[in-house]
Amino acid sequence: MTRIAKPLAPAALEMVAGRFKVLAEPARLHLLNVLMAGERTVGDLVETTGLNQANVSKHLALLAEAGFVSRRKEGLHAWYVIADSSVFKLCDLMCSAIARKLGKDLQAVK
Amino acid sequence: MTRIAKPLAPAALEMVAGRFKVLAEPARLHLLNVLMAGERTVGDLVETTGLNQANVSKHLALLAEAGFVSRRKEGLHAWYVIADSSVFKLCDLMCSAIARKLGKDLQAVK
DNA sequence: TGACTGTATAACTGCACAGGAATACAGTAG
DNA sequence: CTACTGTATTCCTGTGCAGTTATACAGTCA
Repeated sequence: MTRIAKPLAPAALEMVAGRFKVLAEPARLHLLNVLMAGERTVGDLVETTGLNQANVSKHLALLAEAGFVSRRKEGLHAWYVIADSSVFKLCDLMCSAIARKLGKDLQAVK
Repeated sequence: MTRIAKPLAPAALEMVAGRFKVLAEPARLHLLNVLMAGERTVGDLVETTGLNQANVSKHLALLAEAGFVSRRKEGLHAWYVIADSSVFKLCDLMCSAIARKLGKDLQAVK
């Protein structure tokens, strides 16, 4: 369980925390989850997620700023697509961690 | 970039988001970073991080509730230790993602 | 040109939460 | 018992941000 400690500078901690924060919203995870199937327009995402248009735009802006998705304009439409596949691994890891945690909690109860 | 879409239930999204949120604070990442070197008492962590005692206790409580660390009481002292090594992978992944992002931003500027 | 569609951007409100101060609690020592 | 130490918890305050509404902007079509 012990690792070589590589102390991180405050600025680095802020950066990492900031990016985790982008993933720390159900709405944004929902958008990413839909985008995992491929490129979508804002309108598609509004319809699929049930979120209103302004909200979707803002969430996508945050995801894009963090580099998780990228934007492509085509006429009136804006197409968004996953730009960093590490989000898949991040979410998978987190889901596995949750499964382990729930398993422990279950053992503690029964 | 396209994957098989496995739609997640709202409750699942909340869970995943909630755990990302625990990692979305510089102070907690700092604590985890120190704990990567091994088990520490609250006092150790207060001294190492410069955070005040109440803050450290509260952050550790959140980390423990999420299952990232676990607590062991010994006399007056409370020893905390990393309980889920996936935090290492999560942070490594995030750091790599940041490096890629910064590399892209750099290319876009120069 | 003007009307319309898709998207982005204010401006506002409410809430969750980090940080700090004070206090409560548990364990030890005398 | 009392005094003290290490840790947890409560209360308070300020701030960041999600959600909503309204509006602005950009591109298309007549």
